[in-house]
Amino acid sequence: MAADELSTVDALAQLSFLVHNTLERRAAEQELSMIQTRLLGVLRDREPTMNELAALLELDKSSITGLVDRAQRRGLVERHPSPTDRRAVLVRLTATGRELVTVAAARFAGDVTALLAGLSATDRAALTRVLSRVLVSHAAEQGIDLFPTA
Amino acid sequence: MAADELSTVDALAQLSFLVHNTLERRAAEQELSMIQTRLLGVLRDREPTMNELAALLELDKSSITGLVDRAQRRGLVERHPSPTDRRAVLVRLTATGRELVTVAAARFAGDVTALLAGLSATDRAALTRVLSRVLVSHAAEQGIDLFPTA
DNA sequence: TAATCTAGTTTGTGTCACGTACCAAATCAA
DNA sequence: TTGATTTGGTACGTGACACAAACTAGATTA
Repeated sequence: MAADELSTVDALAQLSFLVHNTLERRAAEQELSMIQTRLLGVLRDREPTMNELAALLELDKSSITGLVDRAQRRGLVERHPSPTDRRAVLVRLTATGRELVTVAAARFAGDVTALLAGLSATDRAALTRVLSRVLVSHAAEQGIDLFPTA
Repeated sequence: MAADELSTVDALAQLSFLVHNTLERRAAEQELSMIQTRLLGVLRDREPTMNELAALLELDKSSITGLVDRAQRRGLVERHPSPTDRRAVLVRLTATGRELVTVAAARFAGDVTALLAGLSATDRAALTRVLSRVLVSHAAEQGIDLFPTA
């Protein structure tokens, strides 16, 4: 290892905290916690039941109740009855909620782009290629195909 | 962008969550929360006051009181009076605390190594080089030298 | 010495996690 | 069809953790 390089483990750990904190900061600008942000994030292209939300966010269903309660109180999401199952409740973004998550996501993307601004085009391409390889093979091990042909 | 590659922003975000979750899982094996783990982590090579801890972890000092309380109740850290300031309290790891954080850190390092196992030596070296460059230049922008000559 | 900082704790509020208990609707079995 | 079970969701209690404000004791300095 070169004297001016971090170990790979340290580098990945530090990068993880850096990206995580960046996202947290952008979320906080919209008065969103990390978990609220994840909630709004998954709702961008879905309208799940409470139960499905629990699976998506890997939380207990009783945690989802409070999470959705607080978001609903702020007018970010709304509950409405499932047309097919009278026990079930569907959750979807309101216009306000969509606005918030869109702004936060755009700013976060800008942060990441800025973080990589110092890299040469070659290095950036190499980074993307290697990271994609890592993520795709990790996803495959979990039985998830990141690029479904559907 | 190639059809089987994620965008750079997505790749970094996903990787960040993956690494973060890995660390969280290893911490949970020792019944440690993320923040408890960070506490034990910084105590590995320091014996700070409560106030210094607040700065290191970027938390309010009133949050530190409870954090150290809970860790102390579990026998992971201990408080002892500062020899130079009778108001101040120094916090240090117990043998039990050191054991826990050492095990978690080793397992986490193993996870990261496994995650990168599919890469060629060339790719792994490229990843480390590019990430180090990103982190070092980001730290420099914050006025932090990751490699002090001291 | 009096006025003022500083270190740390206490108290109160809010978010968010979990488990348990519970209700109502849906489904399965006899 | 009835009765039992499963499933979707909520209510409640507990605990970790964040913050702010008020407080105590010790240090500083004017």
